[in-house]
Amino acid sequence: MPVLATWNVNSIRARLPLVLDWTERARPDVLLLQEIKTENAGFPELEFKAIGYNSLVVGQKSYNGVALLARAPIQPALTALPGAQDDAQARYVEADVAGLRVIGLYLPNGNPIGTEKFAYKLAWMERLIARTKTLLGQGIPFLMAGDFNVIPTDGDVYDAKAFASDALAQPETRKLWRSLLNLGLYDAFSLKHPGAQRAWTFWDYQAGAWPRDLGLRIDFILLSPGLADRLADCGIDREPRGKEKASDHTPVWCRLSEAAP
DNA sequence: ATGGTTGTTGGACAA
Repeated sequence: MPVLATWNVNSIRARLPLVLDWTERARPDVLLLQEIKTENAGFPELEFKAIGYNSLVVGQKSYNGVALLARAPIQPALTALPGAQDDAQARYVEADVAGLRVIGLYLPNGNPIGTEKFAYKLAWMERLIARTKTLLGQGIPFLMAGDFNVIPTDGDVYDAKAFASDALAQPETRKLWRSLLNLGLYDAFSLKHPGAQRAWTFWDYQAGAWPRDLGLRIDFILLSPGLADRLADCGIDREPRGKEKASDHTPVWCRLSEAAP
């Protein structure tokens, strides 16, 4: 019954004690991290090795950066999202772990709208759709998780009006999100908790968003059709968000049943 | 409330 989790940690070096503590208690088989905010050399691989995790790091100085940690050996597949010649932003990792294809991603924020940042976000989503089509076409079962920086519906934000001009909630953003899901992917949390309210995964550091529970649901675990049949449970663990020196995101996890023989 | 907070980095920029 493998457990997989995703967590935007907002700097792995600033967050290391908290992340190690959570990882040791939750014991996920695979942990996908986003916004590690360090080059590969600065990633604390030894600290994770000491608690039983291998790592595949796609780092970048100061910004972005993703990592895939796993208790089993990791066979790297991709360390960049295909479809751009010169994309210097470290936002994508794809690997096989224990016979399962796993993708960790940090989708561009895209603010403010009307800038090249927003255009980059939309183009990145188009590239993700293209990659997903390839995987589906090859019949590879996969799990795709991370910080998608998308507010899919008005129910995924504490105040839709406050985000009407935000890149995360634009009609173009939402349309591409639906195009991705409509390829046949399943949102693991929604499968297990249909109709859930205020299931936030992110609370801004500002304006008392956490104590007031003013959050967003922007971190997701998506499953390919075959894997959706194996989804046993899924949850959002709010506990780390309430700790000292917390990330502004909190982990989302799922448990899969064993593959059919 | 054109603010508020955190991280990287040593002044802005990103979120």
